[in-house]
Amino acid sequence: MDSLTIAEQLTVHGIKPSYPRIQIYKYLYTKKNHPTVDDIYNDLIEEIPTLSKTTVYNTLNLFIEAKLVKSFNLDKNEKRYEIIIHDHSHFQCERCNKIYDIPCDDINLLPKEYEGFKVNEKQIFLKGICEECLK
Amino acid sequence: MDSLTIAEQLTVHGIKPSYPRIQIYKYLYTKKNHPTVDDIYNDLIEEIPTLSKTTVYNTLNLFIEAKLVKSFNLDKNEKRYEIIIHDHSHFQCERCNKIYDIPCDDINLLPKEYEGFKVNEKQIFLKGICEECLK
DNA sequence: GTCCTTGCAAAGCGTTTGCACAGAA
DNA sequence: TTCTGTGCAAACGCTTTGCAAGGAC
Repeated sequence: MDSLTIAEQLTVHGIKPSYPRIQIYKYLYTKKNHPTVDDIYNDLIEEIPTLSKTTVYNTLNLFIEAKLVKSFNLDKNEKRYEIIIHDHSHFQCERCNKIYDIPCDDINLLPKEYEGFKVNEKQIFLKGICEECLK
Repeated sequence: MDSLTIAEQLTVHGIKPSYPRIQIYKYLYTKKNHPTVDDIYNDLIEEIPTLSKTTVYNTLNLFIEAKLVKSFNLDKNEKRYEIIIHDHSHFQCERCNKIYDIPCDDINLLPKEYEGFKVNEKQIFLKGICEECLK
């Protein structure tokens, strides 16, 4: 967690570090899976018995506004969330459903004809079979 | 539309070419935008006054099963649909919201460490400002 | 006391399902 | 007649909103 505690990290971004917020951030930071709201809720409800999904939604949207977290959609109409780190693609295995983060740092995706376009954000989703499942 | 009519195209894929199905396919084929169900419904309701959204959903899911059409999610929880053609990325302008198709034929997105993975499908979403809006 | 976080309940919205009618073969 | 496409209405699932109670400062 760099040299800052999670609470400090949140404060720096103008977010008051309440207990649920810290736990949700820690969850995203340490698990590094790509959870849905349900995943987060179900995993944290043991530790925070009073937690509600509303709070999970509120908190995630707060994090998104602060650009700490981003959301994306796989094919289902259900958002997934992750801490914003370096650029990477997502590879979802069609067999085991695991989502892999694949580095994709300096790939230029714009052909010459589109040189005039300014890219602020890129998201790459791959589907197929992962190495494990191919064995 | 190649050498086949739309009706023939559907029949080849095992789909009985009813009037709504032909119109929906034609819509996707000729407009080449990336419509939501609402877009399709609102644009076709004039021509097919009895059309229902259920039929749009049914038809699109039928097309997807026949691998004629694919759906994808931008950030909103709302599916967009398009005819399956050659591989391409989507670039959405954050200013005018237009979605551009960007060719991305032979880009290899897997670094060496992931050589063992088999990619069946790739989806690339870019966001930024398009050339028009930058002027 | 004031401000803000939390969480229940309800609403909202995109999508799917149940089912009955109608039209095609 | 049998099969299948269509479309209304209801159900469903994820997300947001309204609002009131409780806590932090």
